[in-house]
Amino acid sequence: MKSNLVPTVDLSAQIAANIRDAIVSGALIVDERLPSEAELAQKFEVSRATVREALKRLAAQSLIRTQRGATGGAFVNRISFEAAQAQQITTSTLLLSMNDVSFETACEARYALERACAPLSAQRRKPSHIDVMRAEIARQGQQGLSDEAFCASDVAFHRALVDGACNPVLSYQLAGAVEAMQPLMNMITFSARSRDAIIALHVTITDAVQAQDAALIGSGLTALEAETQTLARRVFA
Amino acid sequence: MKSNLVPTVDLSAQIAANIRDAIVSGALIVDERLPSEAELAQKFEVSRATVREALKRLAAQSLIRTQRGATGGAFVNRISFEAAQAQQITTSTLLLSMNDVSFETACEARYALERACAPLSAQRRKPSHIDVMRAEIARQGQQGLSDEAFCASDVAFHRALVDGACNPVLSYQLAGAVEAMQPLMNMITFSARSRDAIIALHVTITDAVQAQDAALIGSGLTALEAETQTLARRVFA
DNA sequence: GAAAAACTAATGTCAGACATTTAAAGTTTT
DNA sequence: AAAACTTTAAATGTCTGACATTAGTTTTTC
Repeated sequence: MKSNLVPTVDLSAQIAANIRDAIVSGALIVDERLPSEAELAQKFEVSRATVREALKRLAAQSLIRTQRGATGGAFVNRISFEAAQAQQITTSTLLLSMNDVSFETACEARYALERACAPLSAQRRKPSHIDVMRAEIARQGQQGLSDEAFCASDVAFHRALVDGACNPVLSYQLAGAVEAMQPLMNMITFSARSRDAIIALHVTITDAVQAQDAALIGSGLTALEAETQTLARRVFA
Repeated sequence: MKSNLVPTVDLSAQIAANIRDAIVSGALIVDERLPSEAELAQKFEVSRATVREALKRLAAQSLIRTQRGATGGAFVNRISFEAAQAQQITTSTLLLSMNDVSFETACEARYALERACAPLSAQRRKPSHIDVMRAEIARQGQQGLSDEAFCASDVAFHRALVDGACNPVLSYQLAGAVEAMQPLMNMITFSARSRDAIIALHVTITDAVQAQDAALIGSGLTALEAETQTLARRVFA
């Protein structure tokens, strides 16, 4: 009788899960070399092709990397913040676009999270963060800037604000929320007047960051959220 | 001449990237069927094995699912919040454990994000959320509860608090931050006295949620963060 | 002793076969 | 005509064995 609890999942998925568990549990440590594909095939009693499919699954999650050549093989990968962020952004973006998440809900979440950074950014921001913010504000005021470029600059502005908290975990977590909004934001047409309103709030926020006034950053973000929501309501109506 | 900009990346990775772009850009829509493996092999002029490795990569990211049988094939997957969360938790957990992120940094990020939920949770929490929180508090007070079970209950408590905001995007984003902390938290030994202190704060927070007092939730979380940081400092010293 | 060549062990790719699953079409029975 | 069974076809899942490519290591040559 075939097990009726485990509905015969693919061998390559089983093997991938097995190795993944070993990595997550710490049984395999960073930069440790896995057995060669041939050895894994022997160990799991499957063909090399099946082992390879399993390894490709793990590679897609950045859990391992592979090297060719005599001393090559599959190695446990140290997940970098960059790689993790890139994955998270892809996932978050698709999640929003595929699940009919309303602009309102996504926007609310984004600004709630961003306000969470305000006290820390106020406390720890460095001159470089303020420089980036002011540079992006300048770009946003340029004539003939496309809506998409405006959005991209908006994202850069907000990331600088978040980075001001000087907490890489916070930056990583926020990246998904901020970047994933971009496709939704790109649906909005920004009139000259609404751009001016947004830029004015950006200036307010930047000044508040420079003055290390957390409360003022917070209220600026809240005003920005309200402005964005109003704009979106107009577009989606 | 071999391209000297793209250092000959694997064919299966190239094909995966190609299909991934089609999904992310919306050229392939949810539940659409991809060509069969044989057709893809023809189209990309590679063997079926290589196509399969590419498809497994996409499957590992929950971008596609496959079905066997006559009408089977690979279908664009609608990423669910659950699947996205599970992935994010795995990634976040490894990120923290592999990159020597200090407990302090992770803890700070977590509580900053959690405080971001306080105003929304105060406003929208349902009786069911409060029920969960009180149930977890009761569990945390049980005699003979292991440290790990205490931590697990702590996570459940905090997730209920976050879910109280009734914003699925927020819940999703927070899941990574809260769950990824668990291995770090598990390194802490919770004495009876420190458990009592934590439970008392949980009660304060729950009462504040019930009373819809956002400020009080926030200060409760801040106190809890301070308590946790103190405990951790003692352990890691 | 340094450069060049040969060796070696690993991953990457291919071709073809067979196994298994599943839905649909066809056939028989009632 | 409806129901039950059988067959078929198309797809993924797995296996085998081969060859290509890569990159250290060792050996040879000058």
